[in-house]
Amino acid sequence: MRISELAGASGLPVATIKFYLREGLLQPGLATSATQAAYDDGHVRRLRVIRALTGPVGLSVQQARTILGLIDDPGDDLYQTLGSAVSALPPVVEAASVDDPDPYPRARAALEALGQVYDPRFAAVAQLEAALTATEDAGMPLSEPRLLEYGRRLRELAEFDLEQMPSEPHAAVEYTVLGTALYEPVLLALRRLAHQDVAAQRTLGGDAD
Amino acid sequence: MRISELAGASGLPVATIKFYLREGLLQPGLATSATQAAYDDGHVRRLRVIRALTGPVGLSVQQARTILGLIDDPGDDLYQTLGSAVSALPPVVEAASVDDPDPYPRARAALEALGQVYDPRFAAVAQLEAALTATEDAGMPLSEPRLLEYGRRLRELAEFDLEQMPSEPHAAVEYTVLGTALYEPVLLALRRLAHQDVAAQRTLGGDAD
DNA sequence: TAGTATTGGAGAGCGTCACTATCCAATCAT
DNA sequence: ATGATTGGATAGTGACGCTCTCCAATACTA
Repeated sequence: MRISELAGASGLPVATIKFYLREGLLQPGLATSATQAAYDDGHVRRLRVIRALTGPVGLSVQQARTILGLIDDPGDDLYQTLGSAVSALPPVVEAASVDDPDPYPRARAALEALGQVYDPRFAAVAQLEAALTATEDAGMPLSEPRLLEYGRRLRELAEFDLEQMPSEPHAAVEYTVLGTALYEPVLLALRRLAHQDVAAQRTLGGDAD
Repeated sequence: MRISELAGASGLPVATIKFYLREGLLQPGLATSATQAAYDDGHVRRLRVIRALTGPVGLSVQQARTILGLIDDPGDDLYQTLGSAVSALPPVVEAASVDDPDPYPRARAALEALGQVYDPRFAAVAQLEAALTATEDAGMPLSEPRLLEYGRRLRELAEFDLEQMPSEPHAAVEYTVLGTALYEPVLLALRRLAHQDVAAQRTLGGDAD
């Protein structure tokens, strides 16, 4: 398959494919001469993943490169690989200073209350802290019971997710990393629809002032 | 309070505040002369909301303007206001053609299975469809049982959220609209942490092979 | 009242980002 | 042999979120 055929198969302009090649998102084709390279179905699939990550998931090219890199070449520790993947996902939050004895108090309190490990090195801990700070800054702090309710239910959902993880290591990494990224938009859409559904019932049911 | 004092109080450069004024995100101060305007605590709070929306929530200036506009001047129907807010939130998905008899088959199937209203005019329906399509494109489709599990739990969470809604209309709109936007990053961070926590237990518990 | 500082407002400039377009020499297809 | 296509490099583009500069009007300060 030549590049123009790959473009046809993927529905993307040749220029865009060249761009992804240059940026290292798409693995190079098998060079058959100085001006020719062969592409296959793997490239088509990869392009679909790239578009899924840069589109609905909303990753930058840089972030997508990191995620794809983890899938291509994961460490031997799933736990750490997941951590790396999370730190590549938005929102990007800069790490707190090393000196700070308690850089993420809100996140720490939440995780302790939930009985989950608190490790300030996790990107998601900083993300949680930033998100909680934002709710406070905007004047709508998340009450602790509510936070616990969220955490408890998401924890159950996470167990459900991990139960379905493939056993083969490479597949497991792909499942975990892509699953983290790809299912998030689904989750948000479902939450929004649920809110609308509940709001509709309330409204129709007589939202007395 | 003059603009330089507002800058001090909010920690933002004067130029940025002028930018938000120009873009219509921040309400103008009370003009006391041709070259002077008075700002108050409301402006400080508003700036905090703006930064929360454009920062952690990740909204563009354009999207933030829409959300803020809904809070300032909501319709009388909470349900519709929520719908407008959702369509301003990322990811932005273009609406399907009007002619298409079944533009969002995956979302429709999911909502019917969940027993929720399916209305193709909802932005979140298109978002759900796009998100589900992305999982398929990337080769990791969401199984129906899993989708139902997600939907069921998020629906419960939504009920929990709406129970705590203030009764005063203006506050209710603010709660619903800002809550949709502000709590999403919290949700995602908690999910990521839960995944990491579960993965840690699995890894330490002996991830054979 | 003279002189300096600050203000609101408008315009242009800047750095980043995700492409997109152009060019080129080597090679392929006929 | 000759026109099209390729990989590769470089430059251009349009959107975005600020940021800078300028200005005349006004405010404070002595």
